[in-house]
Amino acid sequence: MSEKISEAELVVMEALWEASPQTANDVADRVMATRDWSLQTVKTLLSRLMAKDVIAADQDGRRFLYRPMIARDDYVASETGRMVSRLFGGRVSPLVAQLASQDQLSADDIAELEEILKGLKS
Amino acid sequence: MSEKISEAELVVMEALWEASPQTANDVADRVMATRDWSLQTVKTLLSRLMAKDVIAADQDGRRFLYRPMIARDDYVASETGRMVSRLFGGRVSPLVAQLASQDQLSADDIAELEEILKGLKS
DNA sequence: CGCTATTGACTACAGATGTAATCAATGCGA
DNA sequence: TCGCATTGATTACATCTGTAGTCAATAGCG
Repeated sequence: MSEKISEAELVVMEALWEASPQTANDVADRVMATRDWSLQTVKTLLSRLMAKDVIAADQDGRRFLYRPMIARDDYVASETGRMVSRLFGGRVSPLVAQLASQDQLSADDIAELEEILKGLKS
Repeated sequence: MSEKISEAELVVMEALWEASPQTANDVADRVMATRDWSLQTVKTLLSRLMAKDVIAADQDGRRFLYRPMIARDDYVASETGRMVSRLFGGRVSPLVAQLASQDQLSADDIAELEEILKGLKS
């Protein structure tokens, strides 16, 4: 439903998911901790996110307080689904097999996965 | 290293990963089985993939035989890694937890995952 | 041997994206 | 009250992407 969020826009979304609502300046501060962008750039991205209806803003005096309209979990879920279907034919185990073969799984990961599976089988 | 592959370009890559080498026409036939694109569009995408050095072409008479320069597995691995780090802070178990919570895991998936984990613990 | 069909190369063009500069309104301090 | 600083809105512009059309070379057919 909601329109596509670009890479740069996602960085701004992350800042808003960390805390909200925030002013444009607050968001920019957070973003600029990792990206070397100007304040204007962040504001432009905020506008585009507004246009895409994935964030909203409430007026607070002369500025706006921005907040996400979609939950990070929902975004993550849909992106994950898209990736699994695009790259793994919709199957999850090949994904995990893939990660396993790349040694991407730590001992902790393995333990946690076992827990998850245990829970699912009940 | 290799440049970013766009959505449309990826469709062409998939056709080349299915079989290679192939002429532009062969690739287009495969692509057009799922996408309503023109032959020219597929050729343009082939050129862009050439420019990005992710495919190569060997002359065969008056046409070219195209072939991928990167393995699908490598592409999938790097895309998966990017996603895991972008969306899950580099941890895999939250990813699986995510999928589990969305009921994306079939009984077969669960069984396969157990097998995979068994193999990893040895 | 000239014409046509094939095939790659070049050009086109609108919309998305990354990255900002500039404009305009307005509220606050001097 | 007036100018400056703050903040959102508008405009800019190069590149990438999606989606082709057109041109040019050439090889095979008649």
